[in-house]
Amino acid sequence: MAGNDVISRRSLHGELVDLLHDMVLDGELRPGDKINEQALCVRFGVSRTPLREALKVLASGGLVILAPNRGARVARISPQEIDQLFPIMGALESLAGELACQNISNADIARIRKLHDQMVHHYEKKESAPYLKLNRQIHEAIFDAANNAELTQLYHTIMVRTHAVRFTAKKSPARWHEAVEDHVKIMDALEKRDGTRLGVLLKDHLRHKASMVHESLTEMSAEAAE
Amino acid sequence: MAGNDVISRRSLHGELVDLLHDMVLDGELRPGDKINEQALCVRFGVSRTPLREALKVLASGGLVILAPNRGARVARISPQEIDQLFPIMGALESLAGELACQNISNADIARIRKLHDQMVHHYEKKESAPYLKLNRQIHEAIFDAANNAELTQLYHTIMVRTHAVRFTAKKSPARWHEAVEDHVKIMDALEKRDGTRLGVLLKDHLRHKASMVHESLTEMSAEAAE
DNA sequence: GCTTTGCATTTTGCATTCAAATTCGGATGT
DNA sequence: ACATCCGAATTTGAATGCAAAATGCAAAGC
Repeated sequence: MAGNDVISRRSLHGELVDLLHDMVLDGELRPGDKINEQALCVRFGVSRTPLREALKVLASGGLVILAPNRGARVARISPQEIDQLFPIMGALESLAGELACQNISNADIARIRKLHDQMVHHYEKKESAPYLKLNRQIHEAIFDAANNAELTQLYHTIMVRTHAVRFTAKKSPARWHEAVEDHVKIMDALEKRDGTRLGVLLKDHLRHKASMVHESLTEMSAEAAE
Repeated sequence: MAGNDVISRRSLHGELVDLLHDMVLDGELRPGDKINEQALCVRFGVSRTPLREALKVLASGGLVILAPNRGARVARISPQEIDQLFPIMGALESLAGELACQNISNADIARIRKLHDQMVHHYEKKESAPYLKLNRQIHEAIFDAANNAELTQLYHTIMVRTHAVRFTAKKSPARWHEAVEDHVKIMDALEKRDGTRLGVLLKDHLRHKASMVHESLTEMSAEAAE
């Protein structure tokens, strides 16, 4: 979707969608935060019209909540939403895995294997940040291999909605181990191009992730008062 | 103090999103049609601002295409998009089927059985319109039983994008027969609450549907010049 | 005859403006 | 002291205004 033609003639509201998007992802705007139109307008040097258009778009994607006459807030994510969204992400990743197995080249498998080995290496050294980065790259690579832009974009919009878990989710050692084990199996199925199995594994992997996040989220919400 | 929603205080742009949505679904706005802002403004008696907001939202959902400085058009659907979207719908319906089997009551199964039998009856009489209506109701009922609002909504937005096929798609007798056979199996799996099998069947069903639409779409685009 | 050029009209993108709703602070009454 | 009410200030929702871009069309050039 980064379709920049030679002459990048993007619209202002489009830029703003990305900008706000990034602000939410970077944690500059936290879930539940009020979004002050005027403040953002002066910050970005635009008028309210395009900003409001961007907010409507983000709201339709579920990233912000618009309360009539009360303005916009960054959406919070509830345990119920986690329960609903993760199975969806599971289904989509599962599909991505199946499709990837149909298309992927040996070179791309080798590339993912490399990412995988590096990731495991970081796991063994308990280096969380580079682990997470490689993890993301692996999943991205699978989606790339699936060669279905609509699928990739859809997955991305949903995943963004779960961004909030980053502020709470902390992998327990057991969960982390589980995740790595999942990935070993995933890598194996991918190398065998066993799409069906890869699909199941990815769905399971997401289910584990959901459990992890759900645990961590309920536990956190217990101690964090509003 | 949360229950003030008795008075539906919807925003204008929200109304317009639905309105335009319906216009596209009803075929009043056909794929490829230019959307004239001013004309719609006078028609709905609103100013351009909320209308434009609505267009941005619809564009983010893929139902309309915005070309910078060139306005909005109702999105066309290409065979490639069909190829990308139908597997996604398949994955989502498959998930819906699996979830439905976990939750569904006997009463709901009986209700769906009734719809199914009616639908088959209409198939035998080759009554296309009531067949399609019952078909839709069955799929809706499965999503309802899945009890995942996010999933239902997501499916709906994607399905809407494929609305265009209504103008071209014509079931061949063979394809129609295939679809009914799929449904017989689907009904069976549902009554046995065999989620895994139902999931596979629904995925297959969508794959068949995709083939059908794809055939019909390429064939039509061959004879229809721009 | 066909394409290209220049200009008027229309359409689009965004800023500004205005009215309605909400929020906040303090005064009032119990 | 506490809750309630009132009004100013802020904030939101939508209409209007205005400049830039695109479109349509007629005349000029090849």
